[in-house]
Amino acid sequence: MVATLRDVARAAGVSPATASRALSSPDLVAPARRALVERAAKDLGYRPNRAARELITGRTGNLCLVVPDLANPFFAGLAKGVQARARELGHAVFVADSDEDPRLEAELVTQLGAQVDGTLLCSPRMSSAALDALVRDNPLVLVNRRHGEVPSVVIDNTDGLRQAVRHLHALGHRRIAYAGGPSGSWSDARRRDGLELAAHGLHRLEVVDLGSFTPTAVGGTAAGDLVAAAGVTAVLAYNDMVALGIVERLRVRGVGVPDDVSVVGYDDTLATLTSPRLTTLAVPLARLGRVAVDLLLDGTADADGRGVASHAPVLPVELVVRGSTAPARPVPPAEPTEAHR
Amino acid sequence: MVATLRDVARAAGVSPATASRALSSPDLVAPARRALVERAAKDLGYRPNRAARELITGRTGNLCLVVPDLANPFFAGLAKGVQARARELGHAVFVADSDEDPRLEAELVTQLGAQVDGTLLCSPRMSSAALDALVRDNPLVLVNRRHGEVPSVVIDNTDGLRQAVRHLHALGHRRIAYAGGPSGSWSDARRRDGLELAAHGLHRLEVVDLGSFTPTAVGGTAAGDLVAAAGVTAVLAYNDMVALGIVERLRVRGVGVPDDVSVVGYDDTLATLTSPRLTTLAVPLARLGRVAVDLLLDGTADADGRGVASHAPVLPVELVVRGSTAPARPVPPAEPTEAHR
DNA sequence: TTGTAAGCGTTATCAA
DNA sequence: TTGATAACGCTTACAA
Repeated sequence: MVATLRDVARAAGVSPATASRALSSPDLVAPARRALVERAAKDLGYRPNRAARELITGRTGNLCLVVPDLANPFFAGLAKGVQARARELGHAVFVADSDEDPRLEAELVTQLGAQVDGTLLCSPRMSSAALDALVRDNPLVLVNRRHGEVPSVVIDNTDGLRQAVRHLHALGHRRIAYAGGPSGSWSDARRRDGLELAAHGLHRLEVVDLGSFTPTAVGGTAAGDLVAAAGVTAVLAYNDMVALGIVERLRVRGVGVPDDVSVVGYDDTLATLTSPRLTTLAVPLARLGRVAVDLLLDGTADADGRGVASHAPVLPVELVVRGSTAPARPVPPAEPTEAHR
Repeated sequence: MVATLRDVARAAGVSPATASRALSSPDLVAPARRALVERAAKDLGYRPNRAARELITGRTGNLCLVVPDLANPFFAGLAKGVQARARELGHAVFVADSDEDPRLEAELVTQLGAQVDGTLLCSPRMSSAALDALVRDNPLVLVNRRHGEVPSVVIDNTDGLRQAVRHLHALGHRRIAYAGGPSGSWSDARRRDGLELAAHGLHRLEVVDLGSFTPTAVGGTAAGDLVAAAGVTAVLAYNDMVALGIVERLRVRGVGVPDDVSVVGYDDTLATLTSPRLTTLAVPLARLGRVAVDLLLDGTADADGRGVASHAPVLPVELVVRGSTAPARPVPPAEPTEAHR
């Protein structure tokens, strides 16, 4: 049978209470006895029973992370960061995948919430009402979404789009398309805002809204045809997978990237995998996860050892210019203008 | 305060013992009382305290999955399957990522092992000795690796390589390269075996071993140069990321895929993302995860409702032919033979 | 600084 | 079929 605290206490010749203190709050016990207990614990291979501890303290030492789709490299990268930071802080992480179903996300938070100290929720499309309900009885941190006063970590979408637009503008592009993410997605809404701000405010750009697409290469394929028909010289995609879908589809259609159309992705999850390599907005994924954990555990220091400044940090995004963007052709490809029917 | 079993019992006018039975083993209690208890539980919003239950039953209702790298789409897909099946069976899943460090994998199994009913371990490079030690005191199922009598799920690497080799042979390729995975990787060893079997047994193929590479696009880039210098008309890569790295590098070098060299990947995790689309061996990732869970929980039925036949199922792999393979050129590209030295 | 003892919320054992 | 009652392993008042 496995060693219990009583066994340790007996072996060390002290009471269970002292043994408990020696291991959990070492400064409350005299050095001599503490050493005795530590030795006994080691000898017996003692490992505290988490259930018993949880039962009395109410804390589990565990977190949970709920995401829409683990197979999406964005969320996988996030999970990796979360997991790493949680481990540093002595916590384990339940990971749950909702298969892009916001209802299931709520259910998962509720179910898993019962056995964790807090939850990291990444739910771009859950309704505000559902979110409110969850917040009411679960300590949680929102990732990549802001909602009232709920603690959250987001990325600077506005600045990201500003960078992308400025880049394309500098390359001479004047008419660009946006291939959006799932309708209802919080990030997509912010990016649309940022795009409008950047395009109409700072630069004189015409923007064609191509609509909403599944955030996968399949969605990108659909978007690709619209790009070809939109008479644009550049396109911003909701994420890298959509961007690659577009590139692939354009190639099939005989439209060169970047020669005929420049393409900008988002996330930088697939950088090295393609040709031409994708110009994209790099998101500090691992950091996003780490900061979220710090926020949740109310740690006073983040991954870099600095204090978490705010209860709603905004992480920077950085444009990485690679081969998929190039100067606009002097004359954009003619629009397929076969008169209106 | 949250409702406890005592509260439910009181509200239903029965003893705590009866309330417990009514909810956990309904058939042990008279229908009338059972209904009473169920109603009270519902009214009070009763949710059992898992810690208390665990403390006495010794079961947690949780699993854990340990993988080398969540950012690798292979493991992300696996995690997704594991998570889905576990949820169906009422279990939650801790996910831990070792950053490709076998020592950390062992540590994670030990640490998390204390708070789960069992562990799914995906550790391609852990030493046999370390594995033995873990098996000794943790219920675990090995994924993608076989080790003695330990329950495990693997894929049919031998058949996979046979399919790939047969395909290339049929296309007229007679001299092909293999760009291997991390040295020490169990899967890589099996694939090398399979390759030898297929190449020397069934077909008359010459195989050039390019060595071991990091299982990422970066590793593939390095492999790409070796491919170009090897005087082969085709190459098999350890996985899709390596394959894409090779494709990309060859393109930079002016070697056409599939015109000059055919490329075959493994896993089918990146199929739609590239051009030419990758011919690859599709691995049933989600199923791998689901079967592993079934094996661990000793479920009598797997994801498809059939019984898990064996304690070491071998899942089939399927060659998916896409654009990255084509008939060999009549004359392979000349080897760079500038005399020796 | 240490020990005694009372729980935490549940299930399991035993009698009734 | 049901109800007392005793655990499960730990932490924490409270007393000494």
